[in-house]
Amino acid sequence: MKNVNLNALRVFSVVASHGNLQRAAEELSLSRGAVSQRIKKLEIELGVVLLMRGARGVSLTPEGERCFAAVKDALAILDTAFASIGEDGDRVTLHIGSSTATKWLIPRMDAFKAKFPKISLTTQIHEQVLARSLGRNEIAIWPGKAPDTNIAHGSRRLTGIQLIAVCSPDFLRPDWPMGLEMLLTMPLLQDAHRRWEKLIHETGHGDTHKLLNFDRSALALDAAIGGHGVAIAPTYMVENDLRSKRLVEIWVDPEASDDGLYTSWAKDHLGQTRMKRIVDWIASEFE
Amino acid sequence: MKNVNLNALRVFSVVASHGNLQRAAEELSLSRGAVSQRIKKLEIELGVVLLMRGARGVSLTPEGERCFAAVKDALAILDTAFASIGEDGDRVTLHIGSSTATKWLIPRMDAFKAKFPKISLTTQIHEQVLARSLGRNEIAIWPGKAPDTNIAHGSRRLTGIQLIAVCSPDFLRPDWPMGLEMLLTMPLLQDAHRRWEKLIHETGHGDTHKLLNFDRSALALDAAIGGHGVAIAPTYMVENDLRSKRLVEIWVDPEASDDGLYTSWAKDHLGQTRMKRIVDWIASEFE
DNA sequence: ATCAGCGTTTAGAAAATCTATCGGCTTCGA
DNA sequence: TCGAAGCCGATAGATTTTCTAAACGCTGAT
Repeated sequence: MKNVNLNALRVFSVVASHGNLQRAAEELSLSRGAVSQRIKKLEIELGVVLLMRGARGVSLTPEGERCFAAVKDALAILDTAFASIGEDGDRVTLHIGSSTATKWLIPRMDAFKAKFPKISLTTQIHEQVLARSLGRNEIAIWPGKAPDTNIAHGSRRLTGIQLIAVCSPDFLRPDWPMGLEMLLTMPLLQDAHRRWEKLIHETGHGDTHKLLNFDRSALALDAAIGGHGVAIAPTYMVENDLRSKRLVEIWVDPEASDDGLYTSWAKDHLGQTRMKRIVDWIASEFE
Repeated sequence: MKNVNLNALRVFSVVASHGNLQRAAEELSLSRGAVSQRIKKLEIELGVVLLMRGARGVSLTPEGERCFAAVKDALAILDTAFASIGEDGDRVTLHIGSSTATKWLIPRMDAFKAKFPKISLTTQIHEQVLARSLGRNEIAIWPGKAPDTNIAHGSRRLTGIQLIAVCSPDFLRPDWPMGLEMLLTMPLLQDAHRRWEKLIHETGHGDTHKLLNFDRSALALDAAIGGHGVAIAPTYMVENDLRSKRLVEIWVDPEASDDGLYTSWAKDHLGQTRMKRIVDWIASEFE
């Protein structure tokens, strides 16, 4: 393409619409001198005369008509694309792990909808931390050792990670509280963190062959609810099932974790009170 | 429209094409800092992240993909318009599918140049029918069920679609002619139309697990030329390879298709004898 | 550990864009 | 015929945008 100043095309388009540089200047919040200069320069770049100038305004030359038609089409394409890009109205995307979605978010969907009735929440499930920067209207919730290091992001610690062992209330077991040694002799359900396996190796008790492995924490927890054994998971992931008495807590991992759960969002979009309110709501649900 | 700097869109388009800011900067004769700043400012204006940055270049975010698609279309319209504006131009743009370009047009390029020595042909590859109207000096070739319905376009049917099965002359196979049942037991190569798969399901013969799938007809045909199996494609796409004995015809699909191949052009440019002559030439190459 | 290749940031220079002002032209009504 | 209104163009200088050069940081390969 000729090295045409595309911004000048927009100016030309407005002029062509009005048939009057003065009115076009008003619409563009420019002086009519600026508009005149812009069109003149564009004509030089394209090598054609676009406008017939007169005492009662301007009209398009045949080349100007063709240019105007093309620019209209092109700007319409861009207009449509940009109207929807990043602006999905009142839509917010939450990037979250699948188990956190299942065990933390889903039980709070009604609470979310009640508090934010006009916000459409899109949940995007990820198995790893997002590699890319967050865009407008995107929030992420992730376990990690530190807040988000991406300087374009705001970040906030939601909670520490405290692992507890849970099972179905009907699950046959010795009385509470229970020692670890005894605990490890029971059917154990673990996720990818493999905490039970580590404890078995550390203590020399229990049997790794009796472990049931799941690639999602939520699946291990659902198996526990089903009475298949004892699962171990972070408190924030089980508290809803505890409250509903689908699970009971039978052991607390004494080993402190330096992991935490964090939320992050795109900093650029300052003053977006609804993003701030959503982040505040998420944080409040972890208090 | 958002008050987006349209010149920055051109910068973005070049970056998106290269997947590398440094190379884009070179093409644009800018420093890479200038390019980086431009994209950053554009992202702020649009309110979205367009690029995922990395140590080995950049890739597009979903929003970046959408932006790139729109910008490409918009710039193509402008490019085409400006290429001819003010010129009693000798340039013609042909919009065509990639496989039709590879298998029908490329083998005829010398014939075209011989017949139209002063016309510069620009080939623009598309995977779908163009949504927009054709401009001056634009011709399109498309498969479909009817002529172009755009009232601004002229249109003409080039040929019906007759599918035939082809393979390399060296490909081991039973003697010609071959029954369909036998044919379907062979390694089969198909494109997005999935004709082999349909035949397998219709007849109960053959094995869908032995199909090799390609997203371009030309790729399936090239695999057939390479001796990897039997491809099925429209006659107009294979006839050149048949003539050059790179492929042989081993079966004709008895099922008639109501699809045809059509060409269309912009009606507005009446009296353009050279457009008429090009359209006539295209049609003659299908007789 | 080092290097190459990538992107980002910043200060200041260069270029583009704009404003304010002056001027000219055409058309219309008195 | 003259004056007014409404239009566009040119120019000097102010303002803003864009760019360069340099420095820096990160990632991946060796």
